[in-house]
Amino acid sequence: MTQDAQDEVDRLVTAWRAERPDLDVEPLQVLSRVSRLAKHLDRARRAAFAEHDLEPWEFDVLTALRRAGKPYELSPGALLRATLVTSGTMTNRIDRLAQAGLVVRRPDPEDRRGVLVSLTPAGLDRVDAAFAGLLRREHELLAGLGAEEQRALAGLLRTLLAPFDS
Amino acid sequence: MTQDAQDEVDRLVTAWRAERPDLDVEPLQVLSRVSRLAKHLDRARRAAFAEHDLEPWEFDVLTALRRAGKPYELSPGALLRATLVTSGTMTNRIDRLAQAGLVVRRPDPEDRRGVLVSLTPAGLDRVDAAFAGLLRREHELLAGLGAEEQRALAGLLRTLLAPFDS
DNA sequence: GACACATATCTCGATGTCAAGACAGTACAC
DNA sequence: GTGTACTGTCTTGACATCGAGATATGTGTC
Repeated sequence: MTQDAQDEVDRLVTAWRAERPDLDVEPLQVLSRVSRLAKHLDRARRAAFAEHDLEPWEFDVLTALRRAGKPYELSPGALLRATLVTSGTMTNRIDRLAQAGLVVRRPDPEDRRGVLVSLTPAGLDRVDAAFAGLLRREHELLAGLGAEEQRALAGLLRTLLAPFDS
Repeated sequence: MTQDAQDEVDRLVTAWRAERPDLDVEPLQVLSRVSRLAKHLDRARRAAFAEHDLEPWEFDVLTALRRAGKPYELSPGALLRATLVTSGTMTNRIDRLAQAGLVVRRPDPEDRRGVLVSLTPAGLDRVDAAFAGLLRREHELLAGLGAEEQRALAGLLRTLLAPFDS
């Protein structure tokens, strides 16, 4: 039980307990680890994408289009819901992706307020290559856990996420 | 087994399987959830801190000082290691916290290159209040899991973090 | 059919971050 | 002690993001 496998969060919790013994800091054991792991993940992603000359934000947008299936086309509104950024940010991202030749914009024929954004063949190639590379890295990151543990972990996280995905 | 408790990530994985049946996308079950949960957590934190007129970045710095114990004093270098930001960012943060009267800067008497940053009484009050509020919210976020599940989750996450905390 | 309200996208200004490098001070070898 | 490498902090410029608001179009009600 007294494993000496201490990580940063264990040290952080210990420090808090010394300073504020009146508070129950148990939640940090889970949630601080989630935050920290996400931060490390961001870095790993950045490195994986760099091999394909993509920024994380570029990947986010291209992936949403890729996942939509043929003809790899979505509205800016759908894209910002998929990526959880604001509309101003999405406009900017689409501008730069279009300039890089990875997506094209065209007016929505069914709604004259609207626009449709679709992957170019170059965009499709890039996102497929980058995604394969990402999965390879993520697989390595999870190497410390067995298949059963991974399933358990995914299940616990799903429970925590449920209230947000409404 | 076929629980209908689907979340965003389940939908995302389903979409990928349809588009790229050749790839093993299992890692997303864990890692995409970590990222998404971290994003939601950031929002919850922001809301908790706003009640005490603090930005998340302010809290990060103040907390590191608070956790250090009396006299609540650290060098900028120690602070940037604790918060994982760059030195330029930390300079900027300390500037603004000092302007807000939450910390003070003084020359390090033992190293003339150095500076020491410490909490003011006002800073101490603010960070203690905000931390209590944060723990209350985090406790609610974890309400969906029993104590045993929380421990299991923390343990699995610790395993994933181990390679990073070296 | 005209009005108010909702929706889709874009524009603009402010802000926080990073990366690279400047600068002052320290440590250690010789 | 002098030279060289290292450390700690700050400065600067570029950049992606957000939030608020502008514009244009669509929808529903009377």
